[in-house]
Amino acid sequence: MLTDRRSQLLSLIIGEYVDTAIPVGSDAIVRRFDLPFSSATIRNEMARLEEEGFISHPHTSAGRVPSDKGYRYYVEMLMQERDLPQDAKQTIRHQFHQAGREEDEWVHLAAAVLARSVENAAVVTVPRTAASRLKRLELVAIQDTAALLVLVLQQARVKQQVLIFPEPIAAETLSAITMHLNAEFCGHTAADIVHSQAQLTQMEWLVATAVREIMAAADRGGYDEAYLEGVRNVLQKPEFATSEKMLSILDLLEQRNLTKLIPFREISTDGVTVMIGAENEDDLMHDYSVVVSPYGTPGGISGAMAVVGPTRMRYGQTISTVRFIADLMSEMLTTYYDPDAPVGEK
Amino acid sequence: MLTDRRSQLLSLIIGEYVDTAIPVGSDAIVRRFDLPFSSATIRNEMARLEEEGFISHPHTSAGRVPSDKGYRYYVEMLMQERDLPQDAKQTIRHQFHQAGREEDEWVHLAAAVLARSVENAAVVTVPRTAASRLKRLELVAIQDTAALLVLVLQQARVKQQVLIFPEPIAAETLSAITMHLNAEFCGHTAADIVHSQAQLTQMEWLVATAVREIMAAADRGGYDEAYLEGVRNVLQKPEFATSEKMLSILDLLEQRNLTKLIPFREISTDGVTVMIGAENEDDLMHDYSVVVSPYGTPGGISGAMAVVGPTRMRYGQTISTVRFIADLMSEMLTTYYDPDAPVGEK
DNA sequence: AGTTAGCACTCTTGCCACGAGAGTGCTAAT
DNA sequence: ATTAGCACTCTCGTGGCAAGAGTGCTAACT
Repeated sequence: MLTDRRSQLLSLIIGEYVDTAIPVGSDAIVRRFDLPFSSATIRNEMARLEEEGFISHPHTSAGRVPSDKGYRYYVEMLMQERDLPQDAKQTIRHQFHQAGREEDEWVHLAAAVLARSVENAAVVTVPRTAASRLKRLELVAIQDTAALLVLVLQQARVKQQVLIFPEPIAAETLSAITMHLNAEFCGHTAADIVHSQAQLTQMEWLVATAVREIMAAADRGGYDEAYLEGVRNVLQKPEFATSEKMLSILDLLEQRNLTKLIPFREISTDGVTVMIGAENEDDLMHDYSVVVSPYGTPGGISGAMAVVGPTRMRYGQTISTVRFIADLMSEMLTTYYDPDAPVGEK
Repeated sequence: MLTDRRSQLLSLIIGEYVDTAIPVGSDAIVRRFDLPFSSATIRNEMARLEEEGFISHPHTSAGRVPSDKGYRYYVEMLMQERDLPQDAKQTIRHQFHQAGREEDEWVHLAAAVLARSVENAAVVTVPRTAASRLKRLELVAIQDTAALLVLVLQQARVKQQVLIFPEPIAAETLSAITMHLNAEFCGHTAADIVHSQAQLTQMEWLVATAVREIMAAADRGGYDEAYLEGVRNVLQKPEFATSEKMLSILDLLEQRNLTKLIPFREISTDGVTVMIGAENEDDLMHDYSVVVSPYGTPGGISGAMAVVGPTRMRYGQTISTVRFIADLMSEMLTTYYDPDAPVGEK
């Protein structure tokens, strides 16, 4: 589609612009890379690249800036995605080992590490499971008319809620309820509980209702809940020198529901997807690029992680990093939370 | 200390400046409030106020701006702290009822509501308890060599961790361990467990170690963990028109550990404390004011909440709001989490 | 044909001057 | 004690101007 020389030139322009954020001129690039052509030749080539839409002028007599199409061509054809260097991998792994054992903490950490590694903002959704099953239920008295309901779900999730009873309730009653409901509902999903024909006392019914609601909420959750990190990385970039720009991106990232702007649902079921500038659905995202990947386990835990930044982004490095962290996260989840998955790959 | 008229003038200047963020001139204020004096008189009075350090000039021939001392005098002597209007209270209460029953969720919500109400940033720490006691312990198998350890602590806290055993472990062994450790450790603190003389098998010892660590971590936590909300409110204010200012406050609020900048530990044990500008310990906070209050229960749950914003702040409204939300939060915690407190007050 | 030197032209950016507007401090009169 | 008046100061927005960087085009060179 492009001559060899033009491709290479595009590559250089993108490289230079990504680094410096200033439009790159013909003269500048010749001197910078000691090209065996004069700036005039480069100017001619640039004119052709512009004609075909790979680069553009902010205005006459400024240097060239890659267009969305230019970046897309680069990502598709020019960039060689190389594996992350060993030491980068090691650093990331190391940071992960700081984490405790709570799933949310992992997700949060993944966002932080990703954001730091690619120097942009990162979003990681809390993974959702397929309809979760109840593994154990506990009631712990905290007052005569109140108890703490603790649910252990499949895949090592724990949920809790304080229950207030309409009348004082004895410790023995509480443990009776616990035993009965455990016997009745263990291994069941929220839907099962709704349709259950079990004979329940009024108190038991009250507890069962709470159980059902908590489980339903846990199933629903997922893509709506996400951790965002590295906003500062984005704000720092020269494209946000003015305060309006800053506020607008801040709104985008914090106010609005990020999960609506990023096509977590439509991305290919595995591998990294890149959305560049106007390729994004939402108008507000037209100046930004998103690099997104799903992660999860064969057993049905699934989440997604994304990097968000200006279209001027190191696509190669970003894609590698997202891929690596998504894989790492998947692996960790499989090992710790979903070992009884249908197809394990260690 | 100040003549009546000067006090009132100071009050007007502060009111006007807080509203508009532009230095207030003698002429402007006379016209704005229809004062029965000429601007010349006001100029004389302003000169005196400046001499005594209550207001200052950004430069010759700009209007006056309140100084830290001016704000302090205002807060101490001039401002009448009136109760929040009923409807404001109602709105806040209403927002609180959206919450679920998890403590962290409450804290997060408190920060969000506070930030919105006072149009500034708000920080609320996760409350810490006095040395927490174990109420119940559960082990749920999730794999032959792994189990989920769930701890229920006093005051309805739940902690969890995945445990990996060095060898496969039978379900009966697991429940035996659970029973034994429950019998041994219920009602005990982390310190008790360390000094326990109980005879434990190797597996039990492994679990006990984890229990002790989790509890110790829970006790340690608290002031270090906090929710921050409303950064945008602060960034929007005219004092942050330039992007450097924006970045600097962003760093202050997000990068650094907020709990180090805000004197949560030194504040009076009850009631609202106000730190204005240079009164703050940390140099970086010299342009900001902090309104902070502890909250908690007589039973020993205790946290703190703070509003952070430029010194140009509606102190009256902010103080009332912080007081109200701190009280509300205390009340809710007492009702739901700490009903067996030594001195209950409903 | 591909490449290059040269040149006129364009557009941004920083700088300086300038005037309008807002505010001050002081003096003298009320 | 208050006020009118006035000279003075400082900010801020505007417009002009020169420097710098880059472009597009033409004509010459290999």
